[in-house]
Amino acid sequence: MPDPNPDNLLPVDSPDRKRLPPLLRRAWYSLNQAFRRRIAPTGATPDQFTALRSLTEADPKGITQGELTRMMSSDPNTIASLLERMEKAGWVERNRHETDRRAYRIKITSPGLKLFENMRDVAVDLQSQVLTVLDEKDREDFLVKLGTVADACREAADQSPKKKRG
Amino acid sequence: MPDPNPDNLLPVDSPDRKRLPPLLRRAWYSLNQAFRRRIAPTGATPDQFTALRSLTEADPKGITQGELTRMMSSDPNTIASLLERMEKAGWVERNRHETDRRAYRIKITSPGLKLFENMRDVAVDLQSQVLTVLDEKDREDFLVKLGTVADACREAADQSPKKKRG
DNA sequence: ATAAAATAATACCTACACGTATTAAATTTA
DNA sequence: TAAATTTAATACGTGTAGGTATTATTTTAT
Repeated sequence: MPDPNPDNLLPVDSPDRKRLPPLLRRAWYSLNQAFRRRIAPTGATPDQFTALRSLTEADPKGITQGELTRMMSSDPNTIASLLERMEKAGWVERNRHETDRRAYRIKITSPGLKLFENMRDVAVDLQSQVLTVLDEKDREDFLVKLGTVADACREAADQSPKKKRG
Repeated sequence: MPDPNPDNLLPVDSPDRKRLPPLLRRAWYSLNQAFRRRIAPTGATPDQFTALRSLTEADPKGITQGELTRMMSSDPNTIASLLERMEKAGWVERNRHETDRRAYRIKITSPGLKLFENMRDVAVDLQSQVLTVLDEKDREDFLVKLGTVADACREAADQSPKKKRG
């Protein structure tokens, strides 16, 4: 029987080869690092790109920070400080929500859109380059399964509350 | 030759299509969050668990910070401060390397090993739970493909240097 | 209608990610 | 062998992840 594990970039004795967490870690950190380095000249970060992309794909009236938090699989604290920096840079604007005075409506600005379009080209190139390592017929299936796994991870996180009982 | 994949008539960054970066982001952040919450009572973090696991699987004589950095797909700065905290907590010890006086040999301590074994049970449970969303026959193949993608991401990062050259 | 509960955002905290610059020791090269 | 280069670790800076606690507002329950 042929070796069913033909992955040959890690040493054969590496226990990391079959484990989900190290593989996810390596994939995400490396992808993020590659992207960060490529967009460094723009002065923006990967998370700032993600925020801009979310804004361009959302209601043009603007979304709240909570909605952006969910779209980015992030945290309210993180998004608050992220948007503070991005507002200072002039890439987004924050206006009070017209019916909920606790919330903001976040909108991308015109300089923000210009910046986003630059970075998007880099992102598309990078994603295409990475996915070429899978046979074209396998890509869709892989992404669907990754989505299934991501949902299961989200589920597990929701079942693990911060405090007592949930 | 006809295109076997009608999906790529859509732009690779179309929201109607599964995209690698957001899926990886969601999977990794959620998995990490689930694990962090479950091990919170131990006082350790997911990265500290990863460090302890790497140490238990490495040369018992101890490895250098650089080796640990590579094993964890991390960064020398991050590892230095991580180990500083872990040494203070008594989970690892750092001794000067016997032939290279620039380097340390990092070893797990006996309390560190005890802590690790506790967390490992949680980690195994979590990984098993998450992977049940894939048919058993698909799991191996998915992990192999994820490894391939992770390698490609690493490759892309290495091709995107911090400064000049390429 | 009013008290209680839930929600949006923030303030403050520690831990990580990772960039540049620096120091000391090893290795390579002239 | 002296000088140049590389390497191991650290110091310091900015940005993100995410925990608890607080404030202001909205929603729900009585």
